[in-house]
Amino acid sequence: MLDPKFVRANPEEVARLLKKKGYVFPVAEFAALEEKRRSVQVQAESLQNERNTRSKSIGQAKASGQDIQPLMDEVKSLGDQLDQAKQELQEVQQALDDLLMGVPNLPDESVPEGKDEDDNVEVRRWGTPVEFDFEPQDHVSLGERVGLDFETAAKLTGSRFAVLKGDLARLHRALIQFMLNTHTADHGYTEVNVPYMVNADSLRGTGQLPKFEEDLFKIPFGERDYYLIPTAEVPVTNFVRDQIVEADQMPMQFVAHTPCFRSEAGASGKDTRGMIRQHQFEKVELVHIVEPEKSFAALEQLTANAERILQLLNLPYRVITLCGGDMGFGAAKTYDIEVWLPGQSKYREISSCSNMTDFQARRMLARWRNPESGKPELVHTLNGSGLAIGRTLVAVLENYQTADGRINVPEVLQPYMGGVTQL
RNA sequence: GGAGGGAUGGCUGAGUGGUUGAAAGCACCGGUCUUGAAAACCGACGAGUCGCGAGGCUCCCAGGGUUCGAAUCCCUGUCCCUCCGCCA
Repeated sequence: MLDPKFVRANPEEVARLLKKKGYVFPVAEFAALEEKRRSVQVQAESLQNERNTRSKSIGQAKASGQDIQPLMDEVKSLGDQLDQAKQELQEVQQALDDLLMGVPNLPDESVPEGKDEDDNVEVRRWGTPVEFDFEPQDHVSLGERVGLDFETAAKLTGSRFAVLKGDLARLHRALIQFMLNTHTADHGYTEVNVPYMVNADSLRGTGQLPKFEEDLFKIPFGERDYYLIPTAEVPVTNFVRDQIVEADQMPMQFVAHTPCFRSEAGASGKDTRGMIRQHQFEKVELVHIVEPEKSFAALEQLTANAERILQLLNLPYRVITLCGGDMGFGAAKTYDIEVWLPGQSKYREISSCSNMTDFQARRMLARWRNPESGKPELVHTLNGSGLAIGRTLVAVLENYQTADGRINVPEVLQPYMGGVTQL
């Protein structure tokens, strides 16, 4: 959520910045609601004040043994007026909240203008795509022989699921272990294991609700609903919801491995072949909770931590800055890391690293005690994939393939493969 | 699933329906003392919101209710703890 104070004071500026994201901020509607809120609030509060004052004097009169009946008669009629004013205030407030909860985060000034992915800006490249002296296969045909099975998954569940068998399943697991070990041992992250279902409050905190419910899998449970997590960002970032973190606990860096569940509503026809886009996939996620002035530096670090995985796996990639129009709802700035896929002759997204600034923190009421002011202030939150496991597996299959359709095991994964060096 | 007990400021923890936004302790902050620090002592010390300001309003798990007035009484829900049952 944006800072209501800031929006109130700079509605035109907000509209201008949001335009970069392709979002039209309803300046007039907001202004009208604000004005109404202000007048209703003043009225409600003055009635409240009057009732409080009179009730207090009844208490004093009673204590000194006076007759309180006349005083009570006087105050009685106040109640109805007060109830009405309160209700009106609640309605306006609700409308204002609903509006604000649906407004995306402001893009940072450094974010390039642009409408969609074609306007993203490449920042750097690492590695050189391998020149094969044969026609490289894509992961689907490569995977067939080594245990990548979509048919069985379709029988068990439906489309957009996969079954992995044998050494391929083990390679998948090796990637997870390798990434977790690297981030904890080399990059100083704290490993966490979290629930794969969350409540609506958590999803509101990170911004998936109320706007993007159709992207989620919902589980009815008793009187309410739980949701399968679309990313570990949700449970992990919500660690600090409704918390005031002491300064010596900052910054926080968490790494979590979880499955992720996405309905992929609106993606029908996109990436239907293979395991690029599934309803269920696994991911190692990085989350930072930091002091506000350090968040953009933290974004660089987090991105570098994710990149390091690809470097150690010797997979060529590039880093791009998302343009305003391609950015997510809560992000102020996003780097995507795209890995080279020989099967597609393309760079494809394998990680997305974002600085959410105080957008999620305000929704979550996640604060830290700033020693300079002694006051609780909103933290900044960041997250990024470090990396998406399924897509990394795809990248390994395609980049490490041999002329006879076998897969070499990357050196850094071999310790996890029990002596297997080729699939 | 059954039976009890809880939820109060950053933390621990008092609180009779009426000047209680809330005792006390700890932590944090400022000061005295000290070469410096510790200890001791003194002082300040919850959050949000509206207002230029004085000041107002809200918040004692959440949501309803009773009342002129609720942290305090009633109802519903959530979470935590203890015991029993069941269970990976």
